[in-house]
Amino acid sequence: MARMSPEERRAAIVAATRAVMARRGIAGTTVRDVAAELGTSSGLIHHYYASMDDLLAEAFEQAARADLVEVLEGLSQGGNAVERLAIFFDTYDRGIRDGSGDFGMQIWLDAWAEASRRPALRRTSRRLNEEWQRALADVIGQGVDDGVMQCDDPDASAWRILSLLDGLILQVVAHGDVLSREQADAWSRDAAERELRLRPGALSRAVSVGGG
Amino acid sequence: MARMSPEERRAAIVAATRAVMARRGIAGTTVRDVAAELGTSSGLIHHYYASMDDLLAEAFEQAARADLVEVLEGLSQGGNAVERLAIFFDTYDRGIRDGSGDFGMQIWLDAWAEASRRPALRRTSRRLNEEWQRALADVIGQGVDDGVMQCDDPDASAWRILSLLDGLILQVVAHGDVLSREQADAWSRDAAERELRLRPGALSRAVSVGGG
DNA sequence: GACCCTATTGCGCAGTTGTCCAATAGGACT
DNA sequence: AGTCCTATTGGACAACTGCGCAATAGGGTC
Repeated sequence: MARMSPEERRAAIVAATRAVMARRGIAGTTVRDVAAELGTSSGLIHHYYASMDDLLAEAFEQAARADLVEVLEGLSQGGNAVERLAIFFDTYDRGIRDGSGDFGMQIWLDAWAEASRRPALRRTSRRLNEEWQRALADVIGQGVDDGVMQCDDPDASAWRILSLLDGLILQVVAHGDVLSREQADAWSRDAAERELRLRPGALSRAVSVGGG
Repeated sequence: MARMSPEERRAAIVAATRAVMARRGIAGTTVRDVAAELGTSSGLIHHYYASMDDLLAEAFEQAARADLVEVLEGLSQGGNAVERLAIFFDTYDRGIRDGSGDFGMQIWLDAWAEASRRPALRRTSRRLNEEWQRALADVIGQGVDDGVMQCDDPDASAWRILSLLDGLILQVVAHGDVLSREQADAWSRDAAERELRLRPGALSRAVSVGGG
């Protein structure tokens, strides 16, 4: 295949890995699959990535970070705490649950399950998870400071809300037809309103564009 | 190894499979692992189970149902709605999160991740999931009827609480040291109290034995 | 003890997988 | 054109996996 600079090649390898991952899941992504997608030999992959674990972690990191960055950008636009929290949920739903990128929800389940077997993937998954938590806890902290939200421990509330979001992903992916995405979206907002002592509907009403 | 009747042998094979699954996860359970655990040859397993998929599905079903049955038995002892809800959380924590049985939390992640690819496993997983939901919704319905709990939709509240429990399993298993089991246990109760408009501490105080 | 049924063995097979490495080829510079 | 660096090749390798089969051994019955 055509020669590339190391930077270009590494990027191409990760892109191909993401494509295969989206199709076959993390556990089903092999060196040979990536090589075929890339149109090169399998040896080339190991010339740039020491192990398959490293490559999978890198590909997962890039794909997952895209969603996180989208949320962080939304939050950085400012506004009051309730508006920002509504933006958080909106962007989360669009980016992750609707799978706007190359990244289906299934990948999250794979990442969580594989984390126990692949050290690099576990580290990546945990780091991203903590960034999500920090972003959400920040918004909650603002709301508490402004007196529009009530909770004893913004960190704990953020963990609870994130755990619920993860659990809802689970329900939607693994048990499909018993829970629709729309229901999951609405329920997560309801639970957040209750968790933070907001008035019912505060989160869904705060965003008027595009919604219902 | 000692000769056994087909029924005994099948039961022994499933028991050994459950033991290995608890240690290595579903994806990490191989024929040879089970044979070693059982103390027999690997050929014997295939003499009783047509495929490894069948064996894994059977073992998962039995192990998962054991936890559900434990909770159902606890609930059947009666009591008022708050007491029964406390029993639900207690038994859940002990059975699933503490892994008092042979059933590690990792198995749930594996099962959920594999559900999209393995039809038999998906059916089993979804059926059990619905039974969990029904059990919890039943308790909540009782609480609403008795006027000690408030929620618009017991079914939806049950789904939310179960999703949170699933999400917390996720956090504990996949991201280990950022969230302890004790915290997860306490947070799930806090969230349930908020979801059902119980007074704070109602669930943790309802059980005095063993707790703190 | 001889017989027979079958539970059990243990190795072989074909297919994976990740990893490694000597050989090759592409392209920039003299 | 010749030289050299390195990106790339493609197959070998060992360790796996699920699976199948001819051979074996264990324990009842006569």
